[in-house]
Parts: sequence; structure tokens; C-alpha cells
Amino acid sequence: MMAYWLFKSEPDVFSFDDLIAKGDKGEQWDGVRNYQARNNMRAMKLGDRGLFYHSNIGKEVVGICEVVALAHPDSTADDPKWECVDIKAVARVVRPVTLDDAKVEPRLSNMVLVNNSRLSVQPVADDEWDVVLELAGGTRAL
DNA sequence: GCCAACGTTGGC
DNA sequence: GCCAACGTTGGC
Repeated sequence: MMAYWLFKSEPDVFSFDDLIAKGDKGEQWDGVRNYQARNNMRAMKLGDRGLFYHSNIGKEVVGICEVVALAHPDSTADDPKWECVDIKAVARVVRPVTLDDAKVEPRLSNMVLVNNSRLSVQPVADDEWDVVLELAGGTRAL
């Protein structure tokens, strides 16, 4: 049974377009040094889907990604306790869903994005996922 | 660029 | 094991 997540990235460091450029192999989601975020990645299964969110610039969900490798040690960390999954880009959203959109949508009032803006890898509830995609007007192929 | 919120570190 | 100090994130 598929779970949903949200991956946050500063687009001037690593954007959704950068992930698209990595192709089907995707890219390891390295650099996470937060236990909650790491634990979320440990809980991910192959095929789980995620919202790709641009923080700071845009502050919006711009695309959908998929987990293509289970959690493994982060090659950029000196300590093997830091793990990460690999993700690849799957689709763009038709219309980006901004943080403001999420804040004013009552059905998203419990969303982690709205309530804990600092967590960089977050779980997304099934119904929240549906609402976000509805606000996005669906997805389109890459 | 500021600062609030949060997480981590380290002294006690 | 508490908590003050510090560092980082990310919205504004």
C-alpha cells in the first residue's frame, strides 16, 4: 500500500528541473541531517510517491516524484546513521500549489507543510494528497 | 536581511 | 536528565 510524502528543496540549490535532468535513475536525496526526516525516509517503500516542494523561492509544490531506492547510507555524510532514499521525477503539476494555497484550504489545515514548515521530508496523508492534486489541476507528463 | 521556531549540543 | 546556548531553516 502506497504512502505519500513531501520533499522540500531550495530550487536555487536543487530544483525539480534538476531532478528531471537526472532521468529514470533519479538521485539520492542526500544532505538530510534531521532525525525525523531521516526516519520518514527509512519508512519509505519503492514506488511511494512524493510532492516536490520549492522552499524559499516559489514556496510551492511543482511536481511529483517517486521512490526508486530504499533508504541507504548517505554518501555525503561522515556518519552512516544518516540515510537517504533515491527519488526520480514522475510528472509536473498543471498549476503549482503555493504555501498560501495550502494555508487557506481548510482540508489542508493539518498538513505538516502548514504546521511544521521546518521539516524537510514530511508524510502526506492520502486525503491531503488528493486535495493538493485537485488544487494543482492534476499532472502532466514530463 | 530579520527573526521565530525548532533541533542539537554540551555543561552541570 | 535538565536546560541554556547555539545553529539552522524557512517564511516574511
